[in-house]
Amino acid sequence: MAGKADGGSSITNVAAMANVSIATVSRVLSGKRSKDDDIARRVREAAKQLGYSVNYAASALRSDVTKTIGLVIPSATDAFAAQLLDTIEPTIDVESQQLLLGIGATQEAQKERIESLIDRHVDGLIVMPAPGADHAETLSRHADALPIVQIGGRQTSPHVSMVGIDEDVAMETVVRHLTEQGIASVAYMAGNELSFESAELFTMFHTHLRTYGLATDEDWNRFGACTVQRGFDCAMRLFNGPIVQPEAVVCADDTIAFGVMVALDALGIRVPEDVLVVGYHDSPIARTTMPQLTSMRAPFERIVSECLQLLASSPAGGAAETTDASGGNVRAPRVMLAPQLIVRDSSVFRR
Amino acid sequence: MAGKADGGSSITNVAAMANVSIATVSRVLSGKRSKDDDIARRVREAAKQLGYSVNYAASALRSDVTKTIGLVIPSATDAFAAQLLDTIEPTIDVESQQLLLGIGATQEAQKERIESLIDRHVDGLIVMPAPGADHAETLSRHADALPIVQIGGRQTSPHVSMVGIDEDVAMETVVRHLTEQGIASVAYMAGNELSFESAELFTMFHTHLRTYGLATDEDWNRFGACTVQRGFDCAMRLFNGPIVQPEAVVCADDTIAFGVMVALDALGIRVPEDVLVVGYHDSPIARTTMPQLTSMRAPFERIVSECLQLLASSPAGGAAETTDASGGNVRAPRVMLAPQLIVRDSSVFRR
DNA sequence: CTGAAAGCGCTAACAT
DNA sequence: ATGTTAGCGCTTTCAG
Repeated sequence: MAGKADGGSSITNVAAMANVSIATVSRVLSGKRSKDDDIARRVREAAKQLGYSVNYAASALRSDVTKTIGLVIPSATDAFAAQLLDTIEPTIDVESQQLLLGIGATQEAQKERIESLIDRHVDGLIVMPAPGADHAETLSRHADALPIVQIGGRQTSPHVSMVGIDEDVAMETVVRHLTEQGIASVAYMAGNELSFESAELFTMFHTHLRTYGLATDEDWNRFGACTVQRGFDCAMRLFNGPIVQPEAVVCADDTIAFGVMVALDALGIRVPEDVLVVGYHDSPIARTTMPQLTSMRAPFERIVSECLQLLASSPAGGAAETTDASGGNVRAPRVMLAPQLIVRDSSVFRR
Repeated sequence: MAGKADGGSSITNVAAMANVSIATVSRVLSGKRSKDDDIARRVREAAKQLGYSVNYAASALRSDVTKTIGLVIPSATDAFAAQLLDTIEPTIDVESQQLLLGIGATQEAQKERIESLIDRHVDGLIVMPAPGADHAETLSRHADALPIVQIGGRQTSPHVSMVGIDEDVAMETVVRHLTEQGIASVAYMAGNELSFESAELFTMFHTHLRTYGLATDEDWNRFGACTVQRGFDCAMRLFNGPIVQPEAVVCADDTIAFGVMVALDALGIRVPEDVLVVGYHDSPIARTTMPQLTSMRAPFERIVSECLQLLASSPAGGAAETTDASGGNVRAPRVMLAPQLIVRDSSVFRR
């Protein structure tokens, strides 16, 4: 009874062994105590010896702090979500916080996860919306009860803080890089034409193309699937026949870029000597192509640290502040982070 | 105060509104009550109207059931782990159970997650060991406190149940499939030679090769990295020059198979007309190659259902039973599941 | 700074 | 079958 799952002891045992009250033990172990005197040492020693660890249920019941943060993602096989998971999990100290995971591929499924996590009284909630999902209503309804951060996605309530990728800067970075390599014409293989993100990226790309004075052609710019096959087919169309060919190809996903490189290889066109290729999303594949693929990577470390900081700084229900602090309508913070271009061989002319 | 995070009410409010005692509310809402009479309806109605949901902390404190299960994986970017996550999360009913996730790429990191999860009193723990990690000691030390299931990995304590992939059957399936296609010689591109799994697969492959009477060659069987580049290089070596060439290539990973197909394409060798190719792990890439790649897939649905069943059937501390039930040393169950071969175009001769 | 004591909301005995 | 009641282990007043 006394010794089962945990070290087998409650705060009472520790208190007895250290000859102090349970209140003191609680204070010492939770750091709510100034001095580091003999008493503190005695308590820690006893706790260690008994293999004591707090009962989070009891702690949560009393203090309303569950030491858990909820994370909702669309799918673990999504490369972005997976990298997010791998970055966020080691960042939160496992001793003081744990990750409660919810996966939902649709708006409905995600909503269910979100509400369920909130029912669990998570201390904070991070939501990466599924493509096309709009959680503005759901999230803002809870924003005064706990800090919430949304990662990416379009729709947001003004009461929910958000961390996003600045795709505009991303595209400018790509175009500038190509300009610096001295090329003058570029093709762009966009993603799915039904996706808002694809359309947005497409527009931004062309804006920056004009800014930097690079040439392109309507035939060189098509929407399509993010598959190897599609990249292969498009590259075949562009490079097998036409007299005028682009000097560089930018792809909305590494998979497409891969198909492009396979096609170029089959046509005897060398990368990067004859054509430069740039991918997107920096998937693991980028490091295994020949030559290795230059690609755009989201700054996961910064995304995660911004998220955690926003959760921490939200005064236990961020939105509550938005109305009473200044009296006006203070929007929750929105942080846009620039991705970084991982420059590899596929986009650098060899000297 | 009454209404913050949750619907704003405790069991007391519900009881008052339904004109019953809190005990009855608890019983009705937790299903521990036979009839579905007027009282039950009144309680549910009140709960719904108040937006009531149980306080899991209080519930856990009292009953020692946290309604959480812990899952420890090496990395979310690992394809197997990611698919496991995507399969397991929707399987556990979010209303009654939540997933506490731990990620650790090393034995040490995983051990820390495991102990921390156990400190949290998860109701069950699923561990997918990092490559080479041995948690036998850690897990068996806790096996009498809560049900634990290990997925894959080599080392296990006899007190910890485990679900694994039967690679032997997998290899036999591959070889049989090729035999049925009428081919007589096969090359094998193994994974990392330092990995025990790679060596095991390699051995099994050759065993079945002999059983089915297929030919191979020492030069056709090499260990190496699981990258496109490696597959490309190996295929170039095998198919560009030598008079005698294999009729089929089996790869220990889809990535390798991809490289092989690129090389064959560059050499003007057609798949599947001239050479059959089979991959492993059925990564998303397999569906995007040209032609689509035949590959081996782990039966995630069965893995997950077996895991959950093992957790549920373990009598709240599985190993406790292993000593006192029969008096003898009853080993915890070990379930080996056969992967399935996803047959696509790359391994089927066109008629 | 420390100790005593009051609950947090719920479940499981125990009565009825 | 329902109600009454005693805590689960902890944090946090409130005194000293």
